[in-house]
Amino acid sequence: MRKRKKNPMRPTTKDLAEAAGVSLATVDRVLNDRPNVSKKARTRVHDAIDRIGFVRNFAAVSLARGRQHRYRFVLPTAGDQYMNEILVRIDQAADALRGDAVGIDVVRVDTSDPHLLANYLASIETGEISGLAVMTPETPPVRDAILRLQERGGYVVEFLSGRKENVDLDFVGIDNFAAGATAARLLGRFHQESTGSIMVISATMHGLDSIQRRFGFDNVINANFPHLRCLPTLETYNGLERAKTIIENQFRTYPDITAIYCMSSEARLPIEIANNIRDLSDLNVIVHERTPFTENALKAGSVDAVIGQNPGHAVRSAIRVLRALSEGRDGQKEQDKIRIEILLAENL
Amino acid sequence: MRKRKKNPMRPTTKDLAEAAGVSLATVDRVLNDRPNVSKKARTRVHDAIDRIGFVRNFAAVSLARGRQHRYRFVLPTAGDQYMNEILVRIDQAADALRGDAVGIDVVRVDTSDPHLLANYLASIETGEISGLAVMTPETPPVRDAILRLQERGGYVVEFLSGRKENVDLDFVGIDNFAAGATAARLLGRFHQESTGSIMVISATMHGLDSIQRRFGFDNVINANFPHLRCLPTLETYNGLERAKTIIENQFRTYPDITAIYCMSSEARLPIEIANNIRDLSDLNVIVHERTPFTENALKAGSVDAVIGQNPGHAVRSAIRVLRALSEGRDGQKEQDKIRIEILLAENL
DNA sequence: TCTATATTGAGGTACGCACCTCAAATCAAG
DNA sequence: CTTGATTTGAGGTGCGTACCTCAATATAGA
Repeated sequence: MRKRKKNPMRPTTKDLAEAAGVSLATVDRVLNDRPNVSKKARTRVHDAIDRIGFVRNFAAVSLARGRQHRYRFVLPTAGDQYMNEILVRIDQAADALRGDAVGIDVVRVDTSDPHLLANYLASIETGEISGLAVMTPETPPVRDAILRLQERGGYVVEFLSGRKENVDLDFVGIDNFAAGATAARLLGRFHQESTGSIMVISATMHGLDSIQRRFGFDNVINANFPHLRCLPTLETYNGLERAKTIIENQFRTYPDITAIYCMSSEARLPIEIANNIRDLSDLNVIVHERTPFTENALKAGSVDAVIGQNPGHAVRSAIRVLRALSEGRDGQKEQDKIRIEILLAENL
Repeated sequence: MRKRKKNPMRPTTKDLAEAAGVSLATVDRVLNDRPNVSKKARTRVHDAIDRIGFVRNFAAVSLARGRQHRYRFVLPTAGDQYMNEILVRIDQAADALRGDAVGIDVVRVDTSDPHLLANYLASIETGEISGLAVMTPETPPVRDAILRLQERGGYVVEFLSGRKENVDLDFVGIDNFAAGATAARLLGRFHQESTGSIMVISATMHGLDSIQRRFGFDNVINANFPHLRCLPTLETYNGLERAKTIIENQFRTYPDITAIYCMSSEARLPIEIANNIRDLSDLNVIVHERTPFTENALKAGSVDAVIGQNPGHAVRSAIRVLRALSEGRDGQKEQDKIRIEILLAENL
């Protein structure tokens, strides 16, 4: 005699059909945008949806469709600790979604050769992969390959890589102008000396992200902290020897360096080098991305602040966007915006 | 001739039964922890699960169970803009989950009378509500009521309210010691004058959160910035006149005030008052929680930094925890930790 | 009016699992 | 070995939707 069903008994498609005065088949046609439905019928169904507050039961939809969704992250082969964080988060997300008929995998491509990546993208079967999250510098061949993939019906988001202006390509990541500006504001406010030069380091200035960060950084420093001077960007190209040389040189050339801004996502190489030359606790140092290295550096005092884009959020966000595109759920814009995090030793 | 089914065809309970060498009924008994299963059978099934990599299909489970879940947020009647943010986020989350057989509602209780809240908690039918997120100060009657609710089978999380040490009560919110420490570090680093006093304001020091923030704040200031002095906490009790009086008084009594730390989640009242007395752009001001007011104050320069706990994250996190408890999914600890955000004008 | 086409309805199967019943098999204790 | 209790199996139903087929009806054009 116990009630066997859930209390408020939500309306089903059957109720909808009844309320709209049409058959189940027509309701199905409307709900799934099938052809051969009169405008009148469509309207009646939509009205009924509003009237009785019909909401599709996702579980039933998912079960009936029975589709597997496979999303793929395309990441560079290069990378150090931050890349590792990302990989870990992808794994975690994959675990969590396994029960939801969602599969996630990772492919690593040498992005230093744009054609390699372009070829890879061209080779993708849109039937096999429901969506792609691509982390790559912005080169014309890659851009073209992505566009063609989209034309073939593939869903693509740019993942943590510099956002370009034009296209209708979804982007998951932070606003890099703002990130640079945030670093600058923090550095300016932290800076106690009356004057000084700022060493700016990047792996490369080829990526749009570095360019934008630098731009945002300079803007804020020049406008608000005119007693500070931004030095030309040092590009390490991820090479130990090269990094050593140029960093040493700049310290020698500019004895008034009081601060360092490291724009790359992998801060370990340059910061370790700089720390061997100068005691970084005496300098104002700001770097990007939380990694085991930057975390320890924060605690040790050699780094003063970390600007982060949470890799876990970014990964989940990319997946949500791709699901929204390929499964037709509606994306939650608000939730999917990646925040620019500021990390000090106290709020790790 | 097209393939009708998803490619890798994940194993179903039927496959599991076959692999384990038992019947579907036994598999069902094991999966759902039903009684009358021999240890041997249980083991065989679990082994088979690992062996063939069986993962329950959530959609099918949800459909077959057909349960509605109803979660309730219990919030104080008091509150200004931050409370409003929370309410908005709850609405959004409710919308997003409507298709997943999850209902969310809000009940507001006057938490100034602990017995009122305790009575309300006592009146809750654990059958009607699958889980409760409670935002309330920590008083013994409330604590007892929560414990008794748990004994009756109710699931409860503490929501943004001060964490206590002892209980096995899930908590969603930030570490308030760390939040205070973060504010202190930021204030100390921003502070350019060689000495000064810090005005510390709270709505009340009755909540554990304020106490912890104050503690974390003082610790860091005293240890790292001995040239700064933390003044006694001003408690406004959310009263306009009272706030005016005590803030004016303290400005008069301590002419060397160079900074303000506002610990309450609703910063508008005290900061507006202080801004009428002194030009806050000349002071170092740190407040809690992102609201329309604090956002504008950041942009205008009257506030230097905002320490935030993202209400959207908090709401979704609370819901995830409750779902994990009541539906038996496994919670994602990592994702559910609420970060202490630092907001400047640049990273809004 | 007749025809060709567009639209609708009726009814069925399948998705993977929960949950139920009843009978059969196994086990433990006397 | 008997008895009673415990454990197992077989089989069925239903969850809400997608997707399919075929026949029936409505509509438009000539």
